[in-house]
Amino acid sequence: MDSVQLKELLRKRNLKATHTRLSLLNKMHAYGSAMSHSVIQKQMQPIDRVTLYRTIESLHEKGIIHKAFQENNETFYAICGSSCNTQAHKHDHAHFKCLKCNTVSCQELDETLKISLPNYEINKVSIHIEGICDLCH
Amino acid sequence: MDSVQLKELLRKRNLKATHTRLSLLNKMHAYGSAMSHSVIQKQMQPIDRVTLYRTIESLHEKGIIHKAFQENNETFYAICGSSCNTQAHKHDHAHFKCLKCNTVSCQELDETLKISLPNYEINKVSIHIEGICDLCH
DNA sequence: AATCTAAACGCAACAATGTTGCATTATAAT
DNA sequence: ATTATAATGCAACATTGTTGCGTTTAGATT
Ligand SMILES: [Mn+2]
Ligand SMILES: [Mn+2]
Ligand SMILES: [Zn+2]
Ligand SMILES: [Zn+2]
Repeated sequence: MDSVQLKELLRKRNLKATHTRLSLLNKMHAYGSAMSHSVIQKQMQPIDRVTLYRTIESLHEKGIIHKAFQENNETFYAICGSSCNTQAHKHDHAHFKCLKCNTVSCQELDETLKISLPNYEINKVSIHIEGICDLCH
Repeated sequence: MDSVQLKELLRKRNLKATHTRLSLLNKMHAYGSAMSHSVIQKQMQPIDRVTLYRTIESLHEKGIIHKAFQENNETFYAICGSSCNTQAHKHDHAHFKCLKCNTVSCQELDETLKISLPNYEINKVSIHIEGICDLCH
């Protein structure tokens, strides 16, 4: 996605196309897998920490990025697909963390998981998988 | 599980049966659902924060409790079943968070999820579900 | 192109969470 | 009872996340 398209996307979601947002989205696209907050911060420096938190929050809120993984106070973020928008995040994919290279990636699953909990209302299901990725195997 | 059994369990896992550990395990048993760190801390006071972190860590390490849920820097812990031990945590159940009462609970699923990622090695799968529980529905 | 306004930014200050080192105390074996 | 080791409490520190506020920027309007 080039700079023009990104600007369009941001404005469509009622966000100003600021340097910070464009820079972050470009880096996330280039990265290939989900980025941890600390990696984002390194790549974005010298940015103010607070501004970064607020930038991430705004993109998250508008369905442009999503939290892919969280462990040991490290949150990983990934770009959302076309199914997400300002109204809601709709992810039916899983998130995989490789224990060797520590990469976190989004994984489309062949079979969609059907969960039945009688008398429960299910709004969201997240699947976290840990193991060894194809490249490290 | 009474105090004598708990002491046995702790010693079987090479942990000393200290007041802190017994107290925490009793509270977790009594609580009925997964406890958040902050709730644990309130119920355990006046305990030193560091001691609490180390107590939780030791019980987690030995397969006596497990992390059931994590979000917004709030970790929820639950007692492990008989399938966990010093060697490994083996959970095939899911974790449910009710968005009304904020309760986190362990849920056995009828169908076991079959995940196939070619050329990946899968060590652990966690399923997080959010919605409204039976009591709040 | 200049003007204007709400959104975004940078900074300071704070709060919460988690970690490390070390002296003291408790557990449980001898 | 004695003793070795594990656990505890405290201080100090590091990391992570939040709030308020004055300044700057995006982008709409004139
Ligand atoms: Mn994803
Ligand atoms: Mn559980
Ligand atoms: Zn890998
Ligand atoms: Zn509920």
